[in-house]
Amino acid sequence: MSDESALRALAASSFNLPDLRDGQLAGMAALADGRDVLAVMPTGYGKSAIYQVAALHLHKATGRPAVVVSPLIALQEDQLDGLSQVLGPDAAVAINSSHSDAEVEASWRAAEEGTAVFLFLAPEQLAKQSTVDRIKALDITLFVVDEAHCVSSWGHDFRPDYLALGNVRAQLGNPPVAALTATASPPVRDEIVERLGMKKPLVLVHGFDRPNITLDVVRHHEDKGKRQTVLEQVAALARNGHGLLYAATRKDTEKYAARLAKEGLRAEAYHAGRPARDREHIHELFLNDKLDVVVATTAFGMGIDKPNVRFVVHADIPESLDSYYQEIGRAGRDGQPASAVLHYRSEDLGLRKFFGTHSPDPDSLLAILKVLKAAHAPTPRSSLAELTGFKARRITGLVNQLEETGAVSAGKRGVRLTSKAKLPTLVADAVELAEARQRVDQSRLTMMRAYAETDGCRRQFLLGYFGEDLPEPCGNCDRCAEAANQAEMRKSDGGVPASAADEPFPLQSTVVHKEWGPGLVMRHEDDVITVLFEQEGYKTLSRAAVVEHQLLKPA
DNA sequence: CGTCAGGCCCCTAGGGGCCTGACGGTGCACTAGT
Repeated sequence: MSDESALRALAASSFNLPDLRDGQLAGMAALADGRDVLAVMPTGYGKSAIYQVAALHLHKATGRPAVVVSPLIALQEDQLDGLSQVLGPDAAVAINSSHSDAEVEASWRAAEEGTAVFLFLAPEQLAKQSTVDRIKALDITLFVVDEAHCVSSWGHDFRPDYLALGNVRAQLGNPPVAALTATASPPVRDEIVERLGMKKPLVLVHGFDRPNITLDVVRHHEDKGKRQTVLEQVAALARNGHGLLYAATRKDTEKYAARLAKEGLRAEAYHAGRPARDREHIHELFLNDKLDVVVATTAFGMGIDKPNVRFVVHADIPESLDSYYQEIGRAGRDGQPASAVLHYRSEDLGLRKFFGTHSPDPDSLLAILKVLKAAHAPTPRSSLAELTGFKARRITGLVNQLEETGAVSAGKRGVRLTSKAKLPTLVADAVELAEARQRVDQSRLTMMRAYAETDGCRRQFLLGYFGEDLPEPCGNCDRCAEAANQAEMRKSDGGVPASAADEPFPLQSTVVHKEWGPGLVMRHEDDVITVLFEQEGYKTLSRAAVVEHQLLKPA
C-alpha cells in the first residue's frame, strides 16, 4: 500500500498532521482509490483532513482540482484562509456572490490552469448550467459535500438546490464523493447516501460519545418559571466559563441577552436578523473569550470550533435530536467537563410543529405541470419561471417535489414531463410525498420529546438514536443521578420507597380521562402525573387536581 | 400550536382582564437604488 504511506507522508508534511486518528487514513485511502466516503465525526475530530489530504494527493498526480460544496460563504472563506496559509495563496479558491466578477474569473482560471487544488462553492451556484458545464471541463478529482446533513435538513424546502447535488454529480461524470457531517442518525445517513447517488460508500463513524458533557433536562410547567430558571442557571454556569444559550425565536434571544446583561454578564443576542457586521463581531468576541454567553437561534454554530465552551443551555426544545446533538456538541471540545441542559415544556413543541409544517401547494404544482405538458420539450428553469410567474427558487422547490415522485425529470437542457399519468394524479402524488415528509419531521420531533421525557439514562437514549449502543447507564446525566439518589434512599429506608405503594395510578397502568380518553401512566414527579394518551400524546396533570376532581379513572 | 401586543371594556380613572389577529428559523444569489 504505497498510497497509504504517501498519504501519511503528505498529511505530515503538508498539513502538519503526523498522527492520524481512527478512520482518517482509511477515508483518505478510499477517496484516493476512487471510493465514496461518508464521514460522521464531530467538529474538531479532523474530518476535513480526510478530503484535503486526498485532494492534494490526487492534485499532485493529475493537476486537477476537487470541488467542495459548503453551505455558508463565511465557512468557505474560513477554509480558504486556512488552506492558503498551508498550501499557498491560489491553492484554494471560492466562487460565490461575495466576490466580484473579476475575482470569480480569476478563481476559475486558477482551477483551469491547475494551480487550485480546491474549488469551494455553495449548492446554489450549481443550479446554473453554465457553472456545471465549466466544472465538468475541469474533470474534478473529488466531489466533496461538507455539512452533508444539510442535504436532508435543508434540501426539501429551505435550500432546495441541495437536493439537486446528486444530479449535478452525475452530470460531472460521477466523481468520487466525500460527504462530511458532524451529526447524522442512521436514517439521515441513508438519505445522504441516496441523494448524492453514493455507491457502496465507506461509512466512517467516530467520536460520537462525548462522556465529558453532562446531560440534564429540566421540566417546566409555566413559561414564566422556565424563563426565570433559565436565567438563574445561565448566570450560575457562566461563573465557571463561557457558553451558549439557544432560544427558539429572535425576540427571545434579545430578551434573554438583555436580562443577562443586566445581571452583569457579557451577553449578546445572535440571530439572522442582525446585521452581518454585528454577527461577525459577536462571533469574534466569543472565540476570543470576550463574551460570557451568546444567546442565539439556530443561526449560531456551524463551523464554530472553540475548545473551551463550558455549557450549552437550551431554553426551548430543538426540532430533532440530530440538531440537539450538534448544538450540544459545541461544548467541551477540550475534553474538560461541560454541561448540556435542556429546559423543556411540552407547550414548546407547538412552535416546532409550526416550523415543521410545509403545506404542499397543489395549485402551483399543477401550474408547472401544465406548462411542461404544453411544451413537449425540455424547458429550462428560467423559462418555467417566466411562464408561471414564480421565482426561480420556488421553481427549484416545486420541480424537486415533482422529480421525486417521478412526474418530471430535470436534465441538462431543462425539465421535462416524463410520466404519462393525468396531471391531477401527479399533483396528488407530490402532495402525498410532502405530507409523508411532514409526518417524518413530526416523528423526529417525537423522538426529541421522548428524550426529554425519558426515565432512563439520557446518554443511552441519545446514542441509541444514533445507532450506537452504550451498555451501561452513563452516570453523568440527571436520570442517572436520580437513580443513584433513589437507590441511596432505599438503602437508608431499608425497604421499598413509600410513594409506590400508596400511589393511586401506578406506572404503566391504564387510565381513562373523560376528555382525552384512554392513556398510559408514564411518570410520577413531585406533584405531577404524566400520562401518554392514545389520541393526545403526553399530558401532565397536577396530582392535586387529579385527586380533587377525579380526572382519571383506572381502566 | 403558543405567545405577544394592541385594542377594548370594565368599573368607576388607572390598572386588570379578556379577546383577537399577527407572528414565529436556518442562507444563498440577484437586483435596484443610493
